[in-house]
Amino acid sequence: MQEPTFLILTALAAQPLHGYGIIQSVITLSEGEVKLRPGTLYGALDRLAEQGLIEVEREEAVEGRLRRYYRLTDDGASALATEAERLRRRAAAAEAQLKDRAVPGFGHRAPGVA
Amino acid sequence: MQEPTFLILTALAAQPLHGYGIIQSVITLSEGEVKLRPGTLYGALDRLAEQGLIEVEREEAVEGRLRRYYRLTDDGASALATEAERLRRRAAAAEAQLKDRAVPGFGHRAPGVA
DNA sequence: ACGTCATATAACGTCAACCGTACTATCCGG
DNA sequence: CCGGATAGTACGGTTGACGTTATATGACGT
Repeated sequence: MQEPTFLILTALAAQPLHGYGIIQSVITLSEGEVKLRPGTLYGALDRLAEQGLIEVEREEAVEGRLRRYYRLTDDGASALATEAERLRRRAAAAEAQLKDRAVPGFGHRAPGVA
Repeated sequence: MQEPTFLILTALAAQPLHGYGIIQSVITLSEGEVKLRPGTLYGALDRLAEQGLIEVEREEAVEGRLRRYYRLTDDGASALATEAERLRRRAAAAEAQLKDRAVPGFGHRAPGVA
């Protein structure tokens, strides 16, 4: 699962949102790092709905414009939880390996050995 | 950055490895979840070397077979550290949002409000 | 009145990256 | 002699994200 997809699921985890609301939420959640483009968002939304991770909650017509609200399904929630867990383990593994990084000019032994 | 790429950098963080060694290391680091295929590995290796995140440390000929050892550069190490940090924040955001998840049959108020 | 921005979705085409598979080659064990 | 582990190369396919453009309306400024 890619970052944009992960962040869309994250945005929908707390409450149902429509497309544009997801874009705003993702900006907040990613601390401004990720600004979804329409092409990325609606493509991902279609894929996620097909996979059953999200579903259309309702369609609202506000001032002539259609608002389609998406909701995370139970499958989507558990997929997101699994993925979050995976990310934490990957980050921990990387940080552990970096700690073992060979220090230049330091005779190297097995890690953790004095 | 994708998962295979991240795991390759992780594998190289502790010490230089050759292609096949990276495959083995990634299996261990990912607890058996990720088994790199040659196409994925060598493609990623070329890309990472081009970006300056890894470099060839040395080439060894062992019993007629070439072994190319790759090493993480300083740039690569900081890119990996940055990415690990990002993963931890993404995981934390997802878990926080999931905690706010609307419980069906529970009148919902602002999160954290009694 | 007109332009522009924010809201809101759809529909392109493109590209990077990963994936599977097959191929080459050597050494070892059965 | 064959299969499996080791080690790397080559190639084609698919997915998913990306950028851009089009469409539509309301609000705001000039």
